[in-house]
Amino acid sequence: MEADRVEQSKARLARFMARTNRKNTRQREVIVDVFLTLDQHVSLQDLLDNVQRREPGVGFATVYRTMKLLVEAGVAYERQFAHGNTQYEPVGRVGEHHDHLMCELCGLIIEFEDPVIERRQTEVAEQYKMNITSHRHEIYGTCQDKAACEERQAADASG
Amino acid sequence: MEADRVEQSKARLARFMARTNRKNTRQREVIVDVFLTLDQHVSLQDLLDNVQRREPGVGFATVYRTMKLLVEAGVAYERQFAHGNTQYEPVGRVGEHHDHLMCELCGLIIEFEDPVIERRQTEVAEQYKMNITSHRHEIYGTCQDKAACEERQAADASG
DNA sequence: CTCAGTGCAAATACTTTGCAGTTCC
DNA sequence: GGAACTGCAAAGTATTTGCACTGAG
Repeated sequence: MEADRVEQSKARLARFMARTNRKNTRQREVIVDVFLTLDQHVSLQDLLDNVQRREPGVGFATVYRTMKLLVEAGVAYERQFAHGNTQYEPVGRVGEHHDHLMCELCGLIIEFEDPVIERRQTEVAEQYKMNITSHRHEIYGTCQDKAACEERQAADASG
Repeated sequence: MEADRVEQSKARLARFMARTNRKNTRQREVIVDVFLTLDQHVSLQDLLDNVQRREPGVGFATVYRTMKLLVEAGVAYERQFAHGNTQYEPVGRVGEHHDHLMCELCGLIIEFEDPVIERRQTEVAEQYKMNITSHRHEIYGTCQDKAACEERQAADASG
């Protein structure tokens, strides 16, 4: 459940902080709190705005450095979108270790995890002398069930 | 085959140029030529370097604007990698779906295509009743060859 | 001719870093 | 007290854009 995920990330982060000799500060606490309870990805600016609502005076650089920390600690993902639009999202948010299968028409997103692919990835990485830290795998296509697909498209358009 | 792909892209581009009232210039011709015959993705800077080898004096802005044109015309893909690393690659390049293996430290990008993963993807999609149109698969990690990796990081920092 | 294209250099838009003062342990 | 952290402002990067000049049609 949700709360677990947040707790788990906090625990993981705490271990990381201790291990790497970091200190706890009020600012970080707020940033981490705001960030982990997100159910959306955010840009640094978005995050800063949210944080300042709770703790005015926090600077951009602090949010920036804290997020680098979270990425390093493995509790945040950094994703690059077009035009210098970098966004962060909590690791472990629904669907974490899953790859995605997406319908380009109705927007349906199916999560999957395939052991054959997972294992093969490791082998490929090994072949190229790389150690894997994470991956992202998205398959785009269209639903075979036209009826259901169109129904979802209609629902989408109206909703 | 290769030549076909280049010809097809050129034809498509020509139609686009005519339709949108664009002119042909020596610079564009060189840029398009260099770009389309690539079998790798390139950054604007890489592309500029290659172009200048054949036509010195071409400016960055021209390459920039030409690439936007190619993307609009549908003959180039723009991909965002980490740290403001934008790369372009020809649409319809052999295989079309090349997956990527990336080093998070030095920025090395290796392309791979693995038949096992490719086949398995199709099976997974079938299992979920989807028809695949494309996919994106990126594996992030770090180089096992520390020396080479650090050298690239240094080159990156200085260059 | 005229309007799109070019090269340069300046302006953006983010990201990252240096520093002096502050806080945590 | 000392190392880590913070906020600010300056420095970097990568991308875009304004402009006067050039060249294609």
